Amino acid sequence: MLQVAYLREEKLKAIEGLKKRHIADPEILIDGIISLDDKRKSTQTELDALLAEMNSASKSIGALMQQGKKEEAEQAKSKTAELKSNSKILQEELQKVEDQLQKALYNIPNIPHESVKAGKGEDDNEVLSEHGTKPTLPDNKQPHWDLIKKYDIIDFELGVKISGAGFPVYKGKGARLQRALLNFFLDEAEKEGFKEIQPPILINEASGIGTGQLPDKEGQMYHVPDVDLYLIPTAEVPITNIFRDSILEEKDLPVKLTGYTPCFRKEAGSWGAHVRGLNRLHQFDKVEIVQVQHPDKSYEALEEMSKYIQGLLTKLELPYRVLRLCGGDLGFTSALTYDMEVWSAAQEKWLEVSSVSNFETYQANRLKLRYKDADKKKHLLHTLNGSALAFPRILASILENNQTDEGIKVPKVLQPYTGFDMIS
RNA sequence: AGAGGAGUGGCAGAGUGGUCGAUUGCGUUGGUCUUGAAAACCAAUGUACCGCGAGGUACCGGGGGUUCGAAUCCCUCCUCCUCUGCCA
Repeated sequence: MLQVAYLREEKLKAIEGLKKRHIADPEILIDGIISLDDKRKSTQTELDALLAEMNSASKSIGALMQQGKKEEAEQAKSKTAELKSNSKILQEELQKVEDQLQKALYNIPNIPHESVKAGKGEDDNEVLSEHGTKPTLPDNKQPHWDLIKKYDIIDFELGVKISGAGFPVYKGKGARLQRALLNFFLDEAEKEGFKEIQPPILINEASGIGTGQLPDKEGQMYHVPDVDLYLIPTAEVPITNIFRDSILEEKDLPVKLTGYTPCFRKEAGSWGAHVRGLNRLHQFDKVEIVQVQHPDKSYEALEEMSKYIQGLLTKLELPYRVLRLCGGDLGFTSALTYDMEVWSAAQEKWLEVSSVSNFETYQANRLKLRYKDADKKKHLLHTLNGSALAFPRILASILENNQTDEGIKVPKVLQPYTGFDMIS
């Protein structure tokens, strides 16, 4: 969430930023927050004075009791009754204002970075660059959902039987290819200086709030009511929450972590042709990279992460392009996001396989994630993360782009991991 | 899952109704001493909020309650330890 101080000091900037997201009346939102904060301050000042009075009254009662002046003490007691009821009222009022303020802050998305263009939705995203060459496929080319049947490597029907739609079963070389991706991505991330983490994949409410999935966006996460935990939609949630309520030393920055996890998404939204096959699933695998950085260096870090992810795609020999998301498509908590999309040659579609974002202090403020500077002053840190990478669409692209009459060629970098160079 | 015990400042650990935001030790930081270091000694050392400031308020696992007053009493939840049970 944003800081009230920021909204006060940089109000115009904040309004401009929120306009890029096509938010109706940002000024009204911000003014509402500022007046709630004013109310909070005045209520607290009033309450504090009252409590101070009560504290001193209690002290003198204590003193009288010790001196054995019982009657005077009783008299003093009766005087505190009114103070007490007033303080209760104020306390409730303060609580109410604080709740309202927090709710209002939760409802404001992050302010987009200055490079982000206004825009309504994905059609307005900027294509920054395109890399690699799209393969020319034979006329009998097949989309990946046909290829997986042909080679019997992924079984959706079996997944339906066991769980439901969107829970594929990977078999034989399909499973082996998944495992190859897993090891390849983690090995590469470690070479890049990311420390490997295996986090829990069920998270509590506080973690969901910390990274911005909760409140209000319960729709995309599976909830296990029995234990009141959520299945993670991405490893970002447990890994970033490692840092909840922590104060880091400046010298320990940046912190770079990576982790593989399955990811679960309810995706209540659209169904149809564009979600066929591996394009959109309820359960999928992903390696995530997370970085906690000094505010002055976070954009540098974002570029590095973006470059790193592009390097993976190059190594996998997949044609890809890089997008900068427009205000309307930008995630709620992000200030700047690059999407990497790979070309899926039979579907003839770009598929998003990575999203790398700088959240600036938005998550850190919720997480209470700070660092101490040389003067021992505390400041919020910046958090970043990116997919490196999401498996299913990479798989779809590999299958489609590399299909030949003899079978599907496995990218060279994966061959040491798969132990085979062809799926046939 | 059942029975018992426990959760206090960076760590260890005292405190069972009144000047306790909390004794003390360790650690950390600064200083004295020293050629330098160690030791010794002196001093400082939690967080958040309100206030221009003086200062005030809140916080002893979380939440609620009793009381003029709660780290201390009561209720509830969470976590950890021990024993018993179950289990990959």
